[in-house]
Amino acid sequence: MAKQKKWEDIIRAAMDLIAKQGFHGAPMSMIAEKAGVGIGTIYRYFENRDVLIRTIYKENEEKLVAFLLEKYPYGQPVRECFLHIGTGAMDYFIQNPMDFKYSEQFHNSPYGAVHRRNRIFASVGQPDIFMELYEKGAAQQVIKKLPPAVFFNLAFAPIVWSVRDHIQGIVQLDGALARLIVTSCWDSVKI
Amino acid sequence: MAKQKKWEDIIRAAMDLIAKQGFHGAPMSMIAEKAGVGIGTIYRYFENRDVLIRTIYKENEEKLVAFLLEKYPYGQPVRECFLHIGTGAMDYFIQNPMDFKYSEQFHNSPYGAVHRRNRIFASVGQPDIFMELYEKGAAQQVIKKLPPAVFFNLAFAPIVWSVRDHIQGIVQLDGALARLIVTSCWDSVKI
Amino acid sequence: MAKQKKWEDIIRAAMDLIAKQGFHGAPMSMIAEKAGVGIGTIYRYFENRDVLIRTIYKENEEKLVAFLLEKYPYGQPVRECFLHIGTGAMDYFIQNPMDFKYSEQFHNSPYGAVHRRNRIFASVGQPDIFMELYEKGAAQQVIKKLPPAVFFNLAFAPIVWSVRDHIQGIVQLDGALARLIVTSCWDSVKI
Amino acid sequence: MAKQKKWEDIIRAAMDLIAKQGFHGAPMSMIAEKAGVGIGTIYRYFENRDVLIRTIYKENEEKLVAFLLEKYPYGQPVRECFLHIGTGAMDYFIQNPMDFKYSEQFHNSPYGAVHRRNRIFASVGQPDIFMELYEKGAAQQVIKKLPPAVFFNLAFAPIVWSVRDHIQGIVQLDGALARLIVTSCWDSVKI
DNA sequence: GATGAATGAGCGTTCATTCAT
DNA sequence: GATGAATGAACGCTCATTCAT
Repeated sequence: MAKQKKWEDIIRAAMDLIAKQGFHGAPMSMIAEKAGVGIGTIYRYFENRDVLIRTIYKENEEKLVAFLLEKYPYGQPVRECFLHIGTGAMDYFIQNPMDFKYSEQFHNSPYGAVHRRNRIFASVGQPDIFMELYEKGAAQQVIKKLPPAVFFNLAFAPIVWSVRDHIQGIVQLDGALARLIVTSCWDSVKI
Repeated sequence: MAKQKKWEDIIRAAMDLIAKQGFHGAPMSMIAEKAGVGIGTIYRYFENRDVLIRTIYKENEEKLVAFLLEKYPYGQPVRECFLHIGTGAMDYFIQNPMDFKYSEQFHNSPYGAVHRRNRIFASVGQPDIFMELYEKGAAQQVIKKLPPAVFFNLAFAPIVWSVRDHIQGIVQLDGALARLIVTSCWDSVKI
Repeated sequence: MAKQKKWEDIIRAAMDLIAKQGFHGAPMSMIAEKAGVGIGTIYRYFENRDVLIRTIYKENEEKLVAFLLEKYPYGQPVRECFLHIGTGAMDYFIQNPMDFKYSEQFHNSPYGAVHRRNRIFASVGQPDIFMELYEKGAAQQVIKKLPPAVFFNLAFAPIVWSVRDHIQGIVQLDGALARLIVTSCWDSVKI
Repeated sequence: MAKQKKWEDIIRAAMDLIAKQGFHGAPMSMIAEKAGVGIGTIYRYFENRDVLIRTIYKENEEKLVAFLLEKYPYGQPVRECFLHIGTGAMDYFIQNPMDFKYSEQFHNSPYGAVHRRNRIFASVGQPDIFMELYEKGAAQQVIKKLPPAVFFNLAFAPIVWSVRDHIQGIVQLDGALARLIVTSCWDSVKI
């Protein structure tokens, strides 16, 4: 629908600009120009700057969750599921570096304060596959006894940092190295 | 030296403000007021805002390195040294949450872009204990074959994220849990 | 006529909004919404915002004049006519506080500048009952020798201000007090 | 003092602009330009636009009160005092038409809403000469039995409106006519 | 005729930096 | 050396008006 066209143009322009230059480097006027619309037009689609920024984040999150759930190995062993999420997230972000960079900007800003309390994969109305994984792993005693937040950190912090380094050109992640990182994360949480 | 006095006042005021309220919540005028100096005075000690911010970061880094080197177990096995750095860093940041928060603000901002390319422990004119560790571990074949950056991420990302969660009140880190996290990180990099 | 319907809806919506919230609180979009028409539709009926605002004023003025002329005591003594106009205007505005408030907003704004030069009762194509009154009073030497504008001010300024106070709840005007005010005005202009 | 210089420049520029063109016709940028200062400078002297506008009003009010009290006929009959205030106010505003116009703009705006509830001559820390007059007149039974607000309206509304007409060139007020207006106002309130 | 999406000039305000004292 | 008054570019946002449908 033509209606969505400008909405998407604005989202894309804003995401790009914020991902590349941070929130400071993306004033509304610049977003409008890049999106090819008037400044006022942005405010027809988004109540204000904050809403725009939060909407982009939600969109990105939903796309990632959808991607991860697409081929999710339901019913398979905990390790299998863990590797799926880890490698899936790495693949996704490497394919969509703007999404990753935007997410980084978002989380380290006043906007991200609320979200940090939630799990990255927890989305409204959907089962939280990550918490499921944690509970199943704990029940089957295949993972160490850790608070969920710590489990999450051990499992994903190295992945996120490595993706960041890859996008910044500090390391070159290929499939083998990505898999090695994810299995190493597994090594840190498995019993 | 009286000269140093104001220099330190400014550093401390700026670090506190930025740690607590972010870069946005710390305009030069507010820093000056909190430091008890005139606005213009800041510019006598620091060329501009960027220089001030980067100087604070470097200062913090050096203090951390000094702390870690204080009781560094030179000559001990790689694992020993690894655990020293990991638990030391956690202790340090838990004791100095302002330093940690400042660091977080710094890294996720245009200022942090350059520094991300360097290792956190690489400091001018000092031996880089972390790179030493990596090389020794690799030579002795006690750690996996990984690019240094990835090794660093596996080793420290969960620590940093866990400290962040602790400071934000999401988890409660005590000595035992801290040690468990560090040994888990070791599990992920050891062969 | 259907054409008139929307015209009136717009007039009423705009008058209400402006009376209650002032010109600032009545953007065209809000007027359109309250009137139940599209924004663009307003511009089919009124060339622009200024024309709309001036048209409302003229409408209100005509309604007031019509009300005052309805039972006008033609041929009666000057004092009689004076009291009719004074008490009539007070009654009218107390019954129609929106008209009054709109008028107040209008007069104290760039829009009112032109109109202040005209007499409130002077309307195109109608006999100006007020000027008639003034001339008759002067000819019969029952009122002081004053410029018409001053006569008008002595006669009506206290009425307008008192109605304003009444609408704002500062005084409570009943029939007796209203009549007392009007006769007091007469006291100030009579010889 | 040089300090006051810019403060006064800003006050004067803002008052002039607002008096002549209304609040809409006096954006901060225009005030700054007319005052010969940078936009930011205004905010060193006044917290924000509202404070500037209210400060100007208070300044004007104080100047008027001071003028009226200067030769106030303390102890003289009520009528004497009444005439002093009435003719004094007229003289003052005719001499200072910008003050008058500013006051008009102020009173008919959101800013004036609060002030309308107070008497124009009531100022903090000073005896309210007008209320005194009202009470003395009532006690001595030389004025009609009226609510204070109505008394005020009968006494001053014609004066204010006539000054406005004079400033707008609709009438020419000389000393004799001014006095005639004030005595006419007295006629309307005296028993 | 009726609509409302699109526009951008213009608003009030902030704050890093300068420079006369 | 120390100061802080002065600056103005830049920000987020509003709203009267237009014009393609």
